Amino acid sequence: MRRELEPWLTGRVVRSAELVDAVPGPKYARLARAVGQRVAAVGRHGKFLLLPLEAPETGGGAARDELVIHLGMTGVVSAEPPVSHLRVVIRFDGPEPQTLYFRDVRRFGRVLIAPEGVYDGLPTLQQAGPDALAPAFTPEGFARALAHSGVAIKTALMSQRPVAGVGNIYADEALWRIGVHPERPARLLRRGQVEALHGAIVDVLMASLEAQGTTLHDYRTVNGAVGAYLERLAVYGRTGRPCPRCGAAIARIVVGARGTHLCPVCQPRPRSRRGSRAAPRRAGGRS
DNA sequence: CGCATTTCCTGGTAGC
DNA sequence: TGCTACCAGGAAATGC
Repeated sequence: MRRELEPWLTGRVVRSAELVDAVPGPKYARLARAVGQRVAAVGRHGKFLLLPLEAPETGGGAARDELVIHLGMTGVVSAEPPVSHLRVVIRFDGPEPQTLYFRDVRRFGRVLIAPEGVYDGLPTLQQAGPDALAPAFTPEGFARALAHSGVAIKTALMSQRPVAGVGNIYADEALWRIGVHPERPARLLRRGQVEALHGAIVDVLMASLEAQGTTLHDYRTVNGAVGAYLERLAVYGRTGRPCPRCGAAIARIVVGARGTHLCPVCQPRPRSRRGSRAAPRRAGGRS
C-alpha cells in the first residue's frame, strides 16, 4: 500500500478531509488539520502508514503533523469509491485521481493526525520495535527483545514490541517455518531459533509482498487487486488440512485470544507441565 | 512494569 | 424465512 500511495500522493496538498458515517473521536483525531498541508513523504512503520505533512506557512523548524493510517481488520484504501462502508474521503490537488477513499467494514481502522513521532493515542506505535523490513531489525536486537519475556512467542510477536509489522497470519507462518510451537515462552527460544525466526519473518513478509499480500475477505490493494498469498499459506486457515512439509493435519489452538494454526509434528509442544488454558494445572488429558 | 482479560465492531454462518 | 448466538481479530483499555 505504501508503495502504491507514494507516487500518487507525494507532494500533493490536502484540499479536504471528511468523515462519512464515522463518529469523530480518537480513531479520526484531528483529521481536519490535514487540510492545506502537503504530503512530504509516504512512510510506514509496521502496520501503520505514516505520511508526514508540511504546512506551507511554517518554515523549517516547526513540528510537523503526520497523517496516520491503520487498516485494522477490514480497512481498504482506494482511488475508486467503495461500494459500501465508506468512512473517510480525502481530496488532494493535482492530476486525477484526486480522491482517496477509506473503506472499513468493522471500524477497527483509523485515519488521524498526530504530531510527527509523538503518538500519544497510539501506544502500540509508540512502543513498537523496529520495522520487520528495516535494517534496524537485527537478530541481535531481536534476541535482546525476547530475552526477558515470559509470554508465548506468538503473543510477543503480536505485541509489535520485539518487531513491528507481524500480525496473526504471518506470526503463524513464520513459526511454522522454523518449527517452534507458538506457545513456547519467548525467552526460551535458543539463539539459533531466534536467528531463524528473524529470517523467517523477513522471508514470509517479502514473499507476501511479492504476491501483493493475503486477501481473506476484504483486503484489496489500492488498485483493487486481491492479494495472492492466500494460496501460499502453509498453516493459517488450514485447520485439518495436511502440513505442506510433513503431511500431518494442521491444528488450531487459541493463543492470546487469537486463532493460532500449527503443525503438531513440525512444531511440537514445549515440554512443559502447563496446559494451554489459563487455569488447568492438571496433568491429565495429554494430547 | 508485566501480563491477562475485556472491549470495540459488523458480516457471515451455524443452528433452530 | 427469520431469529438468536457466536465467531473472526489489531489495538486500546482495564484489571490485577
